[in-house]
Amino acid sequence: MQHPLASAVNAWYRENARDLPWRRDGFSAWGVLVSEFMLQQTPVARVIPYLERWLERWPSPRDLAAVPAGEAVREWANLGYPRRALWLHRAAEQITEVHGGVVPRDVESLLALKGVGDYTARAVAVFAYGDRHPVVDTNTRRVIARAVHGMGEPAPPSAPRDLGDMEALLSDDDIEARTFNAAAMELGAIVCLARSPRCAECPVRGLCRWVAAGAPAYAGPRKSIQKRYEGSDRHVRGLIMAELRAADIPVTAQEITRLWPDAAQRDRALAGLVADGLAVETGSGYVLP
DNA sequence: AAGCCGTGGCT
DNA sequence: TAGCCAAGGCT
Repeated sequence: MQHPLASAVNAWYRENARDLPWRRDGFSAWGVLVSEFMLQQTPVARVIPYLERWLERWPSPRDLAAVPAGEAVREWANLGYPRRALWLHRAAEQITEVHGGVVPRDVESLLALKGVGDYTARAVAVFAYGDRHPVVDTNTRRVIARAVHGMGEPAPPSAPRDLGDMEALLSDDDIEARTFNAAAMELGAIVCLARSPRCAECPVRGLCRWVAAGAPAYAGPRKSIQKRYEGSDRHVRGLIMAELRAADIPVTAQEITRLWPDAAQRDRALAGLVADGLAVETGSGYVLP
């Protein structure tokens, strides 16, 4: 009653899944939500210690909502993309105010939370609550591109198409569907790698259209290249944020001036951080919100 | 809707 | 080395 590909990947997953905190029995829905925020564009290995510290300090959305957003940003430390900390704090406030402190279960309510998009909403509904939805992340998209479409890399993301592709593979059974959502991601994360896929170890190499076609090189449109970090506005923002996190008193404009020589770029970065709500100007300097 | 948003590890 | 990449989302 299940797609052969899903059946085989699930069997592999049951034997080979990594033991990750959010897969432990009884891990809370809040814990799943926090983990998904942290995992956005950030590798699993870097997330784990941050996640454990975070949940020890704020075991529920209400606990996080009770402290200033700046505390969340400081605890976020070097995880990167500090807006995620701000948004997670905002989401905790929304959960506390609108949902009685309980992480919502339906995708629509989850999507209304700040910082929660198509992936994260479905990941929470499926992995925290066990409901049946397609969950598609970058790993799943790559697995489907190769195994189903015979392409070396996925086409640019398209939610309707990606979710439809996944839906076509998903069992009617909630548990099998949930397992496959996790298993497709896991396969992409540890076997069907972007750079050097380990096809020799792949449980579905015999079903893979890309392998059957001789693993042809990707010929589609190139992904837009990430701009160089060194010397970028993001770099300057990162320097300023590190200074704000380290300080327990306001950081003066003069201290910020010392962080970067180019005044125009520095001003742009600082103004951007203020506009984003990551920095707040006071009479004596800048502080976390 | 393309560009922007941190940080660090890997090749 | 320098680029590529990592459980995305927002504007």
